[in-house]
Amino acid sequence: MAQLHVYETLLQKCKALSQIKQLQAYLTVAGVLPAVAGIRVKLLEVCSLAPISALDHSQLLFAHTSSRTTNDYNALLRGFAASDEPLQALTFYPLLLRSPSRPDALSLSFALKASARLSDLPSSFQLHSQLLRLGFTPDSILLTTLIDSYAKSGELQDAEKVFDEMPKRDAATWNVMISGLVQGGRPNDAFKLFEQMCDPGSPARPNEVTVIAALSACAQLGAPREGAVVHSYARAQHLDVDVRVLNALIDMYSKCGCVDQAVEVFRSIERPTLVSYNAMIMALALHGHGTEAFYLFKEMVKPGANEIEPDAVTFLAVLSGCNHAGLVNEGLEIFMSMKISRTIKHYGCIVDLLGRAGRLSEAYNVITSMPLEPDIVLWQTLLGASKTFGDVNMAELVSKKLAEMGSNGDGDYVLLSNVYAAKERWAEVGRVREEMRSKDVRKVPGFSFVELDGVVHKFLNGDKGHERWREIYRMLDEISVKIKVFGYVPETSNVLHDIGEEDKENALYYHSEKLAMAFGLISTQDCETIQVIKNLRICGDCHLVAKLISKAYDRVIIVRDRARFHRFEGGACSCNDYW
DNA sequence: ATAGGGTTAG
Repeated sequence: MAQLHVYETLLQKCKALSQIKQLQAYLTVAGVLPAVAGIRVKLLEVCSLAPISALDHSQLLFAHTSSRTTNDYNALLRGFAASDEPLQALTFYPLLLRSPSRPDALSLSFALKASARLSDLPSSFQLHSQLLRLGFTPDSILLTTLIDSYAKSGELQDAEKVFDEMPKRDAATWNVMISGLVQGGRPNDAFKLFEQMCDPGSPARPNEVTVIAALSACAQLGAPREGAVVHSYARAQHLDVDVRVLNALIDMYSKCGCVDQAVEVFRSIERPTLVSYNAMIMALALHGHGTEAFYLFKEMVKPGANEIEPDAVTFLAVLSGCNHAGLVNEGLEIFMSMKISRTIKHYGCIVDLLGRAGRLSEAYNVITSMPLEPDIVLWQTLLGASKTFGDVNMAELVSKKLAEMGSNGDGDYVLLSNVYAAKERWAEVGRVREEMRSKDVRKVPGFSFVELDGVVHKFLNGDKGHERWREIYRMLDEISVKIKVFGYVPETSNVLHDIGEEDKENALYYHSEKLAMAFGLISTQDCETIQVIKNLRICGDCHLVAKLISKAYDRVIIVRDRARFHRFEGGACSCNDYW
């Protein structure tokens, strides 16, 4: 009889279920299966994991095994946890608890993986208590998995508690904690942890994964200075030879408003991967360089040695680039050329593309004839376009659809009301506002922030909470005098309420981004770029004011809004007023 | 009967 490890090697080499079955038949006839536990478990593992992933077959095998070991269970658990239905791992796990076998560290590890992928907090709690009862607390790999599971379930406090109480933490432990904080919306704390890890006294040294997570924190913060710190650290430690680190750098620079640096990093990559292209196309799209995004896409898919197959993310990136640059035909061409299946987001891009171009009925037809169920966001996109083009009929039609779908987003009401307001149909404006009041829908407050020497200065509309608010308002007055010379006329059509023109001007006057820009002007040097981050989309009036400030004060202003960047210089914006 | 299991950019 052949050595057992030969069978293992053969099993390992199987690329299809048919090959597995042949081998299985042979092993059964030879009397190896199901008797030899090692081979049986190996067979289960190979069946359960990629590239075979035949979990049905694994379950059959498992059902025909009479004396099961923990490892038999683990092989299946592992497969379930990695499958696209991780819930199966959590329903299977109790069978192990009720069997004569005991769960070991691996069983817990796979179950925790499943609860992480499902963001299922209750099972993370349960598995944590079992981990304690079974005495696995000295197992730092298992605790790392537990931290990850807590973090991915949104329970950062417990993740931190486990992290803090661990006697020994290696780089991976720090990494799960840092990326957990990033994904949980606490990029500041993530960055602090990265700094701690960089300290010469720290027992764990940051690696590629750490740097990627730290860069993602900086991207989320829109903090180019911190990003540059991470970049120099990566360079010093020679971690920037890893293409994933370079890709994270592209993303960080682009989200921090520095497209040029993002381009520089992209150009330095010898063999850009799919993700490199995606990050770069996305960066160009974000900054309104739609034509460049389009050509980079063309370059990427050009037949030849470096040809790369675009995926769903690529199409989203290039389509949004076309959107923000008004490249309607290019966008449609790309959409038509898609060979992979389209998601609702791709349709969203096309609706946006047509809508922005004023082709509202075509956009409507796309929504009603597409093979997917339209979602709220899709209709909201069309509602936004109806508002832009003042199409009352379309706005009413779409609002009705939205109401039917049970949407009660504040934006829907505000947009519809704005359509009416622009036509001075105040009765309807009042009706919409009354509906908002009765359903207790409130407008999400707009805010902007400016980061200065590591301190974040936040402004709400009409905010007087800042310690220098008097100076800020004085600066606003100065700005309004100065920009009138350049022909400023307030764009009051975006103001929701039926109030007098003068009050409307005042409502616009104190928009958070204006306060932020005024603060930027009084607190930075004459040549410095002012960076503002805003939670909503920038309004037309603020956009106009930003352009005029950039001219009147000879300043570069970069505004990152919800969807993209605007770079104002010399009286013009990088978006060419199309956004 | 051993080992196996953790982090990662668009």
